[in-house]
Amino acid sequence: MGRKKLEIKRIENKSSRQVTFSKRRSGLIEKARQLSVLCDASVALLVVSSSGKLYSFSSGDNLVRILDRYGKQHADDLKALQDLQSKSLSYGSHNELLELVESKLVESNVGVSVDTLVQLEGHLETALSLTRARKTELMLKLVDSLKEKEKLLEEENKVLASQMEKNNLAGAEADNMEMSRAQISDINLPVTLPLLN
Amino acid sequence: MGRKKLEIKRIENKSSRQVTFSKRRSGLIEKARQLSVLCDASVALLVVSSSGKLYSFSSGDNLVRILDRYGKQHADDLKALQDLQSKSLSYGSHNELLELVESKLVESNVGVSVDTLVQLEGHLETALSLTRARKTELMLKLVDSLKEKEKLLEEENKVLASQMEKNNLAGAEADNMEMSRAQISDINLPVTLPLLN
DNA sequence: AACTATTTATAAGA
DNA sequence: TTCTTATAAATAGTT
Repeated sequence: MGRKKLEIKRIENKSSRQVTFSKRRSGLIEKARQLSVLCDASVALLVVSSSGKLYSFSSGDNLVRILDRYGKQHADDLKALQDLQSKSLSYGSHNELLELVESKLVESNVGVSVDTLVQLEGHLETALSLTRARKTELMLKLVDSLKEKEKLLEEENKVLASQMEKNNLAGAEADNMEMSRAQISDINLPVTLPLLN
Repeated sequence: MGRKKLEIKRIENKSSRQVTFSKRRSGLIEKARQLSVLCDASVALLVVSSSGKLYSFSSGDNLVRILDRYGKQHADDLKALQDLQSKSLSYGSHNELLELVESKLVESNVGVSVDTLVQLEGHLETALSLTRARKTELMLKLVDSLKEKEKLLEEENKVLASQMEKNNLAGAEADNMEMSRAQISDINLPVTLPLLN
């Protein structure tokens, strides 16, 4: 609806893309508002520019309050995540979490405060963080054991090298190197840890 | 944009409200699509009719995949979950998950069926699994690099051992072992991978 | 679902 | 950015 028909594909020129974004974004939000008013519908609209800025519209008080938290949420998210991860809170099983989520959702369907939803969001973050933390712990153990093995191999190398030197300087009867080899191969690592659950 | 100018207030006549809802809803969704394509923006749009039916649009594969599965049943979710888990699909940021969850909560707060809530439960499982999968992928890479290093060290051992044997059998002028040592120490692994995010 | 008279949105230009 | 304006698009009322 302008001087020329515009093909619907990514606008390559950066500045006209920016201008079009600005115009169409406000147009879209206005349309969303009109739809919600005219037809008594609930509408939530989120627009994030390629540069990361957030714009939103939502009908109804609850929607507004929740959606408008998006901006702040976005920024605070990383910090909150790190905090949660550093404390190793005990938390129930995955199933327990899902049960919690479900019960909260049932409540919210009946009509519960925004605060409750905020709490649920927090629980999900916690659960996610703890899940990550547990996985990390397991894999760090694996990594540690591999490093341990590496260390032993390096020591073996040193022993072998120094023995070679000795043999070169002295005579020629070195034979106890086979023992250290056997010791090394005793280290059997749990290479098939449950990595994929 | 019609035969008459329409005041923006609730349309009282039920059937024309229904018709207008249908027309404007599809128009709005198309506009949302265009904005996302033209300006390379992320857009999520949720519309709930006064009778409770949900319509949505979202740009980006991740959101689309999850949101557009709306109509399907919980039974499909588990299968989908397994599929997603076996393929190590890339998944958006933690924030994206939270946005999705929040969107779903917004919907449920507005008044949506229990089925929808059950679906959300499935979606959370999916999101959790994908998060796990990404972490696993990263750590498997670390493990692989450590195993690689281990392998090289073992080969070095073999070389040293066989050289010792040669030296013992033959004379006493072995000295090129220092070279293989130097080669090994060139392998610098990224031991400080981002394990804790 | 179509049609079409109008209104609205907006592309390009200033 | 903001405004202007020619033109494309959306849609209200009609069939």
